[in-house]
Amino acid sequence: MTQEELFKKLIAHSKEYGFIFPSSEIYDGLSAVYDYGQLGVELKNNIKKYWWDAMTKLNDNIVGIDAAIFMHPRTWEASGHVGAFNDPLIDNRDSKKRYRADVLIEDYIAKQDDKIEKEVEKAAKRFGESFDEALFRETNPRIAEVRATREAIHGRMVKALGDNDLEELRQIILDAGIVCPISGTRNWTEVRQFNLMFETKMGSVAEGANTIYLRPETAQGIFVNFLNVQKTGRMKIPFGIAQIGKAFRNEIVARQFIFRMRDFEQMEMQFFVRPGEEMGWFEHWRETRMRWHRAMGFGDSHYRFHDHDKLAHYANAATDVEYEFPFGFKEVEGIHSRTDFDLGNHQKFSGKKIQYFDTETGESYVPYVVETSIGVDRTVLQVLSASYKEEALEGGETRVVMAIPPAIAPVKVAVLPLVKKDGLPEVARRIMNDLKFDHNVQYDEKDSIGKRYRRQDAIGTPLCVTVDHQSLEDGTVTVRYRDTMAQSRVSIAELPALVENEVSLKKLLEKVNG
RNA sequence: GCGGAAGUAGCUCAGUUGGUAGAGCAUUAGCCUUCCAAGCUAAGGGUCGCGAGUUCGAACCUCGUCUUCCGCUCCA
Repeated sequence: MTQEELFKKLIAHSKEYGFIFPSSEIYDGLSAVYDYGQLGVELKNNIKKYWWDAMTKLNDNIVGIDAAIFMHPRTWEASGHVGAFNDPLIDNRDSKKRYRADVLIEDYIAKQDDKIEKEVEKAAKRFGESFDEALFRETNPRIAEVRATREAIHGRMVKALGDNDLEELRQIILDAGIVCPISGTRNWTEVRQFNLMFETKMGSVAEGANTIYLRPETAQGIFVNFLNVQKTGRMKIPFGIAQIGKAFRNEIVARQFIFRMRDFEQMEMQFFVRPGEEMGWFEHWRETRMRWHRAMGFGDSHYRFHDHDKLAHYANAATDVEYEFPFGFKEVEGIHSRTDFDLGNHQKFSGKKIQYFDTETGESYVPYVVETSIGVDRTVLQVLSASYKEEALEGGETRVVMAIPPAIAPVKVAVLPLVKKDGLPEVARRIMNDLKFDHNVQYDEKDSIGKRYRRQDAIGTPLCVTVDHQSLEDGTVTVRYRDTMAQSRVSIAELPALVENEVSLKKLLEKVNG
């Protein structure tokens, strides 16, 4: 089975058993939007709890918040999203490649600069001058010409970007004779602008409604609440604020199942530190977050770091945790050292002082931030794709089993009467009622016992408890383990402790704690 | 967004030269009682992705459209 086939099977399996459905499917679905079904929501909630506990319980200096999706529009000016998320894009029809129009022009300008430099060097050599002398003499008509067009193009680009004039941007590309680096042709489409933020209106139209955005990341809800939490929680630096919530991006290309959705969920933690100490904390969180992933037990070789060479406007260090999906290594989580960019900008845009008085140093400063930002849906996909297994059994049979870590499995225990008579269902119901306060438990009496085991395997239930006639006599039941298919006989009284031991989050959290 | 492929029951698919749909599995009910799925009986379930057009007649031909999958790009 190829990885591609595996991925297709996984998607089909996810739908068939109620993990994930296409959104509004009866209306043909909505592109890149998915719904979580009855099992998917349990899995997702368990993953969120795993993260939340790893942040807020394991660290006494991390607290959580839950900010609104709507925020004041100025937030997104301060964060840079209004600017950075509005890229003018152009396609080359021959190579089918898409470029940022301004980047194409900038590359062109850089090339012209190289050309000028070369010509100047040549002139300097010929006339026995220094580079600077040749540069400023400007009698070489070739240099003057190249420089004039370079300046003209540059000037037009700056103006076009400022005016948001997309037609002019395209005209600049045509006038400069810029060709596609791949196809070498000038067969360009129109320049289009994609605003990655979803807009909506707040207030009635009559009142003069304001455009507001659905947040494209949850982080800003933390930054704008920095002082609220720091002061009311009497937090001392270093400390962190964690948040889980939905974010929305109008992706141009959104595909690969739930890997890139337009409506997605993030788990973000912003850790506030003393300026100058950010790199140590960056390393700390880089390692801690990798431990969190690896603790799930999918195999360390399926993870790697991808350190960024090219940094975003707000960062001075950045790395990704990548997981090896069926479609290759892809980013699941980002760890960024964001400096004081966010808090500093909010201070600037709001006019409110956002500073921390450090009693140790006696200084007042804008804290630096180290961020961990993980996609919930990507983690769900990571768990699903790591867990899906088709096993060959003796006798040429196969079984599909979801080897989901027990602590995050949607259903923890299935209670099964061997037959649905002779009082076995009643005993099974009693066991279920005893366990249901602590765990998600399923009851099933339909079909043969083997078939019921397979059904539970397919949804990743780690434990099956089977009630048989012997149970009536001595109060014992069979516990059947998903991964090994092994069985053991235990007394009903021992069940709560046994189940707790098998499915407890504590084991995972201990590994994260290091 | 551009190019390629696909869309018939919950799933996997069949459906002849155009004559208005079928199988297996699954589901539900009953019987049977068996610790690793596919015993027996019965039932439910499809305006063939959607909309036009051609035709006496369209799942099938034509056009459009939507969705999904595969490449290009970005990102949590």
